[in-house]
Amino acid sequence: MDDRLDTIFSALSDPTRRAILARLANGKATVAELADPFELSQPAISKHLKVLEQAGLIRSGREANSRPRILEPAALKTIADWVADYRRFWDESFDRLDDYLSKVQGNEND
Amino acid sequence: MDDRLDTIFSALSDPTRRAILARLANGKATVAELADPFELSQPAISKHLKVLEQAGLIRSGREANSRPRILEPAALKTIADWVADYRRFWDESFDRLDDYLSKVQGNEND
DNA sequence: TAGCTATATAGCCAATTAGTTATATTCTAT
DNA sequence: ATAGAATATAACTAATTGGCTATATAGCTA
Repeated sequence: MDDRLDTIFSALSDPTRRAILARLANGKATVAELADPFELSQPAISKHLKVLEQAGLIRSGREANSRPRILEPAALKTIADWVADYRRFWDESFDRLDDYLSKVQGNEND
Repeated sequence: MDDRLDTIFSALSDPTRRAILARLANGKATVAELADPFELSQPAISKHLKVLEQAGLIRSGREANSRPRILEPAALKTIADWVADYRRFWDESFDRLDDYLSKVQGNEND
């Protein structure tokens, strides 16, 4: 699991890659579409996509001639879960609120 | 802000540095204390601490002969806020729940 | 089959990183 | 003032990274 965190955090440490994720939050996109906003070569974008895919942040599809990418949320949740362990340090009401929510959420999901 | 995210994510991509943060979650610690669990040289630890400090994840104190480090939660919150934008992708009930919580939390804080 | 489009891979280079050992700095205590 | 303890900095090295250009691969279309 430590390895997975390494890879995910590392993938997220690049602004180009985060921008690609943000784009994919609007739905799947081809490599060409993802490359368009940047002044980088196509191979550079392909490399970034490979890094994102190896981190499990995106997946590749197959559609006619192109290989559209889609967001893979699980890896992002891994990060969210990791950072949530520190939430009490910035959110003083965390403990009270967290207890409360676990009950509330149970009801909500019925 | 993009720069800050780069630096924070990059700092978090190393398991030694995450372990140091986990240790600091239990309270302040000296460099020697932080170095103790690892088979790394003291300068290596000092380097990791510098990376964490430049990312704003920790701060250095001053106490007699030593320079104890403490956790700095704001940088972690920055990450939590960033990843929260993607929460709807893994948590289907996010929208409903989020609306609900904003009311609940308001009451809680009274 | 030939050519076009979309994407991936290879090979190269410069910058960055994570580690090392050796040394410097800064307090504390004698 | 001197010695020791805690930590930082310097100088070096090997590995990794992010970019490039050139080229290969795969599918579509004529």
